[in-house]
Amino acid sequence: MNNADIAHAFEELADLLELRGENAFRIRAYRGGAKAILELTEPVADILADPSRELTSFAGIGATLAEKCAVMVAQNCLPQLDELRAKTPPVLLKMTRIPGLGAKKAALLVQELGIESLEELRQACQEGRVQKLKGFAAKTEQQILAGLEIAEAASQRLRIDQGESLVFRLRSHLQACTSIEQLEFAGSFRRGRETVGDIDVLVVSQNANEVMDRLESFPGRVSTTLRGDTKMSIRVDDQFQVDLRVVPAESFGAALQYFTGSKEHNVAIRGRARKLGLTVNEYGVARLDAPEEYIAGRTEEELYAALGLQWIAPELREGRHEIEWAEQGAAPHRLVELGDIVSDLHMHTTATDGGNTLEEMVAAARSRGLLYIAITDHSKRVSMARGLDETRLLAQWQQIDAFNARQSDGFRVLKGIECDILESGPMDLPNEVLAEADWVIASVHYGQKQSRVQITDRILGALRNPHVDIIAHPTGRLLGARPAYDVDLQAVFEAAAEQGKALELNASPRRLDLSEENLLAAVKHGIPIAINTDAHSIEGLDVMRYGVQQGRRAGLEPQQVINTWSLETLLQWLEHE
DNA sequence: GCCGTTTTCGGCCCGACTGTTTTCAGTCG
Repeated sequence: MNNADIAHAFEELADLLELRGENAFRIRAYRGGAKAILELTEPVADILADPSRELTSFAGIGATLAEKCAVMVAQNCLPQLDELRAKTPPVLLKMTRIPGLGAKKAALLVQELGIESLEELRQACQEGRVQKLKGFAAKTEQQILAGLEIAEAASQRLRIDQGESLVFRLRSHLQACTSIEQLEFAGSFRRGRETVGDIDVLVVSQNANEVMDRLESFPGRVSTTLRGDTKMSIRVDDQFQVDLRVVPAESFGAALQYFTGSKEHNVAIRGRARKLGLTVNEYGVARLDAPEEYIAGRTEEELYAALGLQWIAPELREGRHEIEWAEQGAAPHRLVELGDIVSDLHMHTTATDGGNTLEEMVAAARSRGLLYIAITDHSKRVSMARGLDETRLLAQWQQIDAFNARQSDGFRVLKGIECDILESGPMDLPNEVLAEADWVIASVHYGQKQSRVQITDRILGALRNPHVDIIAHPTGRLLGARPAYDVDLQAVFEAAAEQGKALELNASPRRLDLSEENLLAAVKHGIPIAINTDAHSIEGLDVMRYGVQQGRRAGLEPQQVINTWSLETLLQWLEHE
């Protein structure tokens, strides 16, 4: 089992233990362990095999988890997990997807009524058998019936761009409410996760009722699942959840911090507060001996400062090492920002499957403040996109040379190509042609179902080609649509580092490839990252912001990102690479 | 199950809302 498998096993173990009503801290320990394993930059098996090293030296992995890792590496399975799976009715997990139904109530339903499927649960509700149980009544039964539809709609996560468009709609709707003094979207959206599970809206207002009424009239609302004095939840299209919280102005920073999360980050923050004799909630920071008197909370900076910490960028708040960093003033000095980006090194034109001409793409890039770009149309293997053969490519490059010669402001178009790595291994275009390019991207588009060894060998072969500068979308995943191909990224990272090549962070919200975890690992290998839009039209250039945010989540500083470099720096790097 | 500058046992973040309760447990974020 590899690290991802082990982490996944611990996650599943935590889920199952939770369903069984186990100790919450034990469950947290398994989740923490899963996270720690995912962050390792080398295989667990290698660490176990090295007698001079201990898995327990990593925070979050104790004797028990280390032992279980050893079992999984040796036996390729975890007997305890198999046992737990066998004795946990599969319907339990499905039932907890029903809002308001947690582990305890679900277990009671299974135990008392012998429920084995969501359909049986529906029948039991319709026949009034649920409300006869202790702790249940007519209202709960109705809630379960209504919730069944939500569980079945599977209220999946939205991609960040889909979440963003919902945020725009909510913002413009809520802005009409005059009693709103401040409005911020928090949660995983603010942290810039690649997908969001719900939208969290934080509002400062003297009149919470008016704000809630306004949200109630949101055109996309299908139901209101909860409404109290300061807190409200609605369901919008496809049962997606939106949470609203109204707080006083003096608590805005504390509430924003709390509402932004992540859960793990908040647990760590509050644990740290306790060690300092303080307590933190969404209203502010207070001393443990005077919990009513808030000493900080108007802004996030104030809250973090009260805990002796630098402000932490939302993208880093995942309960990893960000608190240690902030404590030691060792956070990434400055995370990359959209304003740092001066180039885009992967885009297409009408020569292949793009929607705009070279001139139009350049004009759009210029207007977005870029100083240079690379035109990288497809190579001939991508016949559906009318990929370029040698002749057409050389003609395009002549066109680019002529275009560059006409520019007086120093804007430069690099002669590039997104060259396929053929199923059989070699590059789609001959080396003599690639040698003439300024910038060569190598991509896997075909044969994505090949074996791990085959795909890895293809990519390693491309990295060894002296003309290849970078591998695009290194895992080929499409969020929610297509899984990554089976590739040994560890080997890819090592080869890229050794050959001095770059890797792409494809900024398209459908890809965001490399993923955050893989990006973290790549950066630890010292590999330069290019954040590219892979634009197929002028509008496609605007996805850069998603890529930048993903990069920030991995702690990328500007100098680690090729697109922040001046053209001279890039050209120098290309020569020595 | 993890962890340690009040340490190897006894803590472990905190509050809102709901339903079924006569004071609180369960759920959620």
